[in-house]
Amino acid sequence: MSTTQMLKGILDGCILAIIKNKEVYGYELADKLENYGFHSFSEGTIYPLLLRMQKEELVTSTLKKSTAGPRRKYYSLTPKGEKELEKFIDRWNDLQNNVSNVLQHEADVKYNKGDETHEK
Amino acid sequence: MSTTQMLKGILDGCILAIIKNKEVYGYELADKLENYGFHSFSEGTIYPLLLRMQKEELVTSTLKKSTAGPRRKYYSLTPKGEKELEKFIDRWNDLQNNVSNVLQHEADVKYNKGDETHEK
DNA sequence: GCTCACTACCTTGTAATACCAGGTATAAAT
DNA sequence: ATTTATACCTGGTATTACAAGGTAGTGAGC
Repeated sequence: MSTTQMLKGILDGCILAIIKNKEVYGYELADKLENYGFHSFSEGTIYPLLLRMQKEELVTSTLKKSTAGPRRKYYSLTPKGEKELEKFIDRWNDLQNNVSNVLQHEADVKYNKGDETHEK
Repeated sequence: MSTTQMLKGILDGCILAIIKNKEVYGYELADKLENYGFHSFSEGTIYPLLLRMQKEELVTSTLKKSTAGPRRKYYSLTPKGEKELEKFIDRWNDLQNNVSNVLQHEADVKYNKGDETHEK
């Protein structure tokens, strides 16, 4: 049981969300995710994932020159990708609610940031 | 990208939480999870998971007779399991915060149940 | 020129894990 | 005896995060 396992299927959605906002390239994406608290993403995670999403037609890519290295592959969302993002958000909210319920009702958990504690 | 992928590593924690509250047997667990909104858990998911957790010494089991079928294998948490549960809760809170931040800042998401909507 | 550091992308193989499909066995009711 | 509900287990498969390694472009310093 590790953090990496908990990311399965969640990383996809986060990346879709970031791409929706503004087209990004893979190397940049790693930075952004790190800033959001996902520590140390290897490129071995990100690039295959982007390629997969492109194969599934959730994103498209265009190459652009860079002054600081080789060409960057910028990704943008397709309409299909937007729908997928919405579906992800629904699933994520469901999951969040379910897990929250389990933790609150079963484990005696003072839940999440900043909430007032409530004992059983 | 599916719901089942999003469960990876999360199901463990939920089960630990349920077991902490009161010893349960596998068949019962499936019911409880279903009630929490995790729809249709196959036993092929639950039993191997319980065996794995026992091998990792997070839970112990005792067999008890039942009047309604074969013997039930009741699971309880070990001290190690309790620690693991706490670690899970920490990781889950982190993950939750990170994903929430991504969705709020990047996608234009009216976030979670009942919140007021806010357009861009 | 040559080398080094940084940027940027990709591929191959591995581990973890949810789930499907099937199997076994006990107990009570018909 | 057969059926029904309960209860558990065991392959095998698909998905996916990640490590390790490779390739290549750009600019700076020598």
